[in-house]
Amino acid sequence: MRVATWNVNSIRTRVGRVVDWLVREDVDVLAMQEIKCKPEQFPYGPFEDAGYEVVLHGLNQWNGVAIASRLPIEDVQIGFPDMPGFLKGHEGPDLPKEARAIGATVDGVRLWSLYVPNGRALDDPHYHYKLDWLATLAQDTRRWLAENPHLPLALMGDWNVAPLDSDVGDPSLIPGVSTHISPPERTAFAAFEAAGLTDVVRPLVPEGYTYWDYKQLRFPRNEGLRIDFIMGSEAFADRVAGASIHRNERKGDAPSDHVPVLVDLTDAPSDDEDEDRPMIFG
DNA sequence: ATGCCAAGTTTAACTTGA
Repeated sequence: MRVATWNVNSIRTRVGRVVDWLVREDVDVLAMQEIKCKPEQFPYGPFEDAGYEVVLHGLNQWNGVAIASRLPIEDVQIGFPDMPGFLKGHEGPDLPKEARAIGATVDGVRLWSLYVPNGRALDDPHYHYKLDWLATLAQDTRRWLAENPHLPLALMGDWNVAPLDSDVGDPSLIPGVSTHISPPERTAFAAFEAAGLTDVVRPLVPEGYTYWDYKQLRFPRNEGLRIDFIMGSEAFADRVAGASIHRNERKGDAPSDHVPVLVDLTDAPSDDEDEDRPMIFG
């Protein structure tokens, strides 16, 4: 099963490119972020014509996440438990929730499409929202894996964090000033590794960015960021047979500022092939 | 300090974005 994530930056603008890529790359499941539309505005037609079912969560012109799949989609979940909300100029525990997370199960694999809040600035309330949002998701991840240690789980999306200095090629990001590279954000990201997830792409694709700003010739100069990740549980990571970052999708007419990230999964192991558990004969 | 680009809506000037 081929599974990918892509911040499409408006699906209505990008639907042709996205579906062409899905078909060309033989992708089974795509997690999308920043679809920037409500359900009634989503361009289902081209996806259905290509054989994809789509589930989505979109509230307005901002954010919005979706999962498209050629295989049956089960157990769709909008948001994760206790996900924080945000409303500019307001504080408190009961702010409206944004369209930043959708989960679904495909062929026994639990998948999430995630659009982590940007943070905006280190002294902005949005930054604290970002850290709270990540901490809550990490807590839920710990619980999901505690309840089911063998669950093939992947959190896929635009994390808006560059975990390593080598993930930062954009010179406008300044240590101590900019979001995406601050120690608290990197600590919040590392909590997912402590929860039992690993970046399943980096071992296979150690180099490369996934985002380049539209401004300042960032792509021609290759001044990008690596901020789109597929974080898999042990049972997921054990099935990853290949990975790729599709840099060419930043080229040509009307690209998104992000490119797709893809992994190839082997089939689920049958019980008698599972070496982690004792085999019982007779 | 500002615009650099691109998306949305409020279609003209605003917000958002990383």
